[in-house]
Amino acid sequence: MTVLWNDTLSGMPPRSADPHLRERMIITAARLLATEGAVSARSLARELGTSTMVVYTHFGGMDELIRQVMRRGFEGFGTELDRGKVTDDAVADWMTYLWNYRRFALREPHLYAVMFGPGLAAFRLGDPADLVAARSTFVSLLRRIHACVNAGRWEVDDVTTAGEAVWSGVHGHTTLELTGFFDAVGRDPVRSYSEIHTRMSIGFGDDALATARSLSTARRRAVRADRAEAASSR
Amino acid sequence: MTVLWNDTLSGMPPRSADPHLRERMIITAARLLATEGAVSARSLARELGTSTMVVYTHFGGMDELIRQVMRRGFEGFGTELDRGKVTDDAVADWMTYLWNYRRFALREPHLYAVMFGPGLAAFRLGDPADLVAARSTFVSLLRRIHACVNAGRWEVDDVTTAGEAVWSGVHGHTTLELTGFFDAVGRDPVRSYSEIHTRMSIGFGDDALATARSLSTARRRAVRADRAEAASSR
DNA sequence: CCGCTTACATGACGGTGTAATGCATAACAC
DNA sequence: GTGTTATGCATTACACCGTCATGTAAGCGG
Repeated sequence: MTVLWNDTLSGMPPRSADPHLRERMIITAARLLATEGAVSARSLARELGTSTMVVYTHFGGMDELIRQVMRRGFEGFGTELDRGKVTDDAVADWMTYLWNYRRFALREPHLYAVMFGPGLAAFRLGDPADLVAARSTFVSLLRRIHACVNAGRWEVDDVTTAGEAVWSGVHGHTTLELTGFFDAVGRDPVRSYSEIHTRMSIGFGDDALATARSLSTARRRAVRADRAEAASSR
Repeated sequence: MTVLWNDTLSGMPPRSADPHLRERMIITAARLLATEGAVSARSLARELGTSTMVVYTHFGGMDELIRQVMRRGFEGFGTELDRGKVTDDAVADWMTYLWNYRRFALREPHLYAVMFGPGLAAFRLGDPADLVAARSTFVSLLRRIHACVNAGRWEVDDVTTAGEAVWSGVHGHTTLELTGFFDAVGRDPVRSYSEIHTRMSIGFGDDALATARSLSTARRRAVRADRAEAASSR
């Protein structure tokens, strides 16, 4: 039995006819996920001109393949989330992180679903590497929360607990928006997303006026980033 | 072509050999979902001793069947959420609603996934009846928010927006908990869930100490309800 | 050159939802 | 009561899915 897909044991690259097949599979799977909304062993094989069995020789099954796509997703997610610079307005920086979070999820809804959805979630499968990848984006959030505390804007007894509370809010809002709830009831998701930020920030001890100022700053940045993304994709 | 599954047009009950088949299908599907974690046309037919085609004569397809299960789910969800009485501590009542929300989701994880998950969500399919069912549990939340405002504890400019923000938090935390995140990282979900309530309440203008008192009141009620449920299922 | 390892293809198995067809029975017109 | 129609349900089959057993051809160490 081959253990090629266990890349932690076999340090050597596979001596394949196409040494880039493994890489191409992950990229193609990600593309199919983004364009078609789903990846199957057969659609992937059709796209690559191979048989479905390459999935098993290289990954041992579809689950592992999807997890590799998920890891790439977290990498892109991490760079997207860290795009925001550190300024003297820590709360605005924190909010910018959250707007970047939303932008990524709306741009890659299927990838986001694979990363955080049930069934194939990293946490469920329990691979430490996946857990680390997911946590790295989380500590990026904790860093921004810490900055708010250091700036004297917030008082937080446990930063991790605060981060989990914030993450719950943005993740929940994101999934609701992705399922089309706000469209269905004809309401503005930006308004409720801003409400989460505002109430959380005030709840952590910030002045209401200062939070409002930071929100408009972050919104201005987000709108500019949205426009930049729209221009680059055009 | 039969339109039996469109129960809004044909007011008469189906003149079937087993007039309760339709009802039994929904109940059995819900049971399979709760016990096995999944329902298929074949597993349902096996359980009922019928063919898979009864799904099509009665519902036109699996999607409609699952939606019927989802409607029943919202009914049970609504009664669970309205179990809390109205007391003179409006914030505690609001928190009790949120703890009831969590208890239902943890007791019926697969049903919760069907109700709010992607793919088969009510909002996506756009049936007004399903939307009404989902909204009814939402207005139950809005009523409790309104009570907090009336009691002078909160200042909220738009109750619906506030409700969406709160719902995002509890829904996000619930899905994270159901995917096993808190178990995987070894953290306490009750603590972060409480953090959401606390920061939101303070963010809406309540006094920090009053919020803390309401939280412990609501927690006491929740623990009692949890014990009652454990006793009844034993 | 031989033999072993290994990447890949072929075909099949059991699973899914669903469509076409057939049949027996219930409801209806007379 | 009887013939006709409608219909609830079963049977069979199709296309898709992930996965496994088997076969094959190519590369490498000796």
